[in-house]
Amino acid sequence: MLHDPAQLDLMFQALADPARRQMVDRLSRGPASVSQLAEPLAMSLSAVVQHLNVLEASGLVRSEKLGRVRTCQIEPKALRAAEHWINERRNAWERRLDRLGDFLAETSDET
Amino acid sequence: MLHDPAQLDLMFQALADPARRQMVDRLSRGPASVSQLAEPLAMSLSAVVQHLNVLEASGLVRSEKLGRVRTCQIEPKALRAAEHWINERRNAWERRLDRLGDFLAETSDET
DNA sequence: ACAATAGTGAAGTAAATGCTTCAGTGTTGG
DNA sequence: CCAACACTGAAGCATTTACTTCACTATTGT
Repeated sequence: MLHDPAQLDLMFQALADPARRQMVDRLSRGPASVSQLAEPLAMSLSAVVQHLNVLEASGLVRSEKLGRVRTCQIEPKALRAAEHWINERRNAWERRLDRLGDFLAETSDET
Repeated sequence: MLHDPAQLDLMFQALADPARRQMVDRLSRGPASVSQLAEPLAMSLSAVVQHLNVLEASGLVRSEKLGRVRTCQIEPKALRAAEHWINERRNAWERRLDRLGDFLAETSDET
């Protein structure tokens, strides 16, 4: 389910914006309210809420409202899915290069 | 240089599109020409070239033209940069949870 | 009770994205 | 030489994105 292409779209899309990455960065140091997330960002609170919606839709962030304050947290499982996709491709490529290296090393043993 | 926010924008943005991820996936199995990249995709060659430009601008893919065929390759360094960003945030979050777990375990030693 | 707080929702807008088609350019096999 | 091949580039177009402002709804501290 976490390898669903559409889910990966949403995730990478979510991480493509610097404001959203900053929000994730903030949340990686601990939970925060919407206003706390908004504080370092040079944009309206409305804009921040919209970014938050993107992050929640992507599964990267979860939030809960208690009274009038909504508290947000990272969902590390989602981050792991993105990491996993990248890791697989990078590994495939690097294994290929290794095999190629081995091949070249072998075939140059024409002494 | 690889931690430049603008560069990360381009990278995650590049990975946000399923067609582009498919291209990266193909390239992770070895170099390919533009037409080879285009072959499994249900879109015009022009569109594929545009996706390729996005991938090259992001640093994820490098290409070189010999005669009339352009050969594309993955740039694993770039993939590593994206992976690194994610990894740092996830680790920060998980360390936090661990510390919190320790704290809770300790303070419940009120026997 | 009431003002301040914390967030929500709906428009509206400018710019960016993901295509398309069509008209090229340089390369190469026969 | 010339037709097929492998792109390349520009223009156009529909949709999505990243905001804005403004009006509004709950909560809460005093």
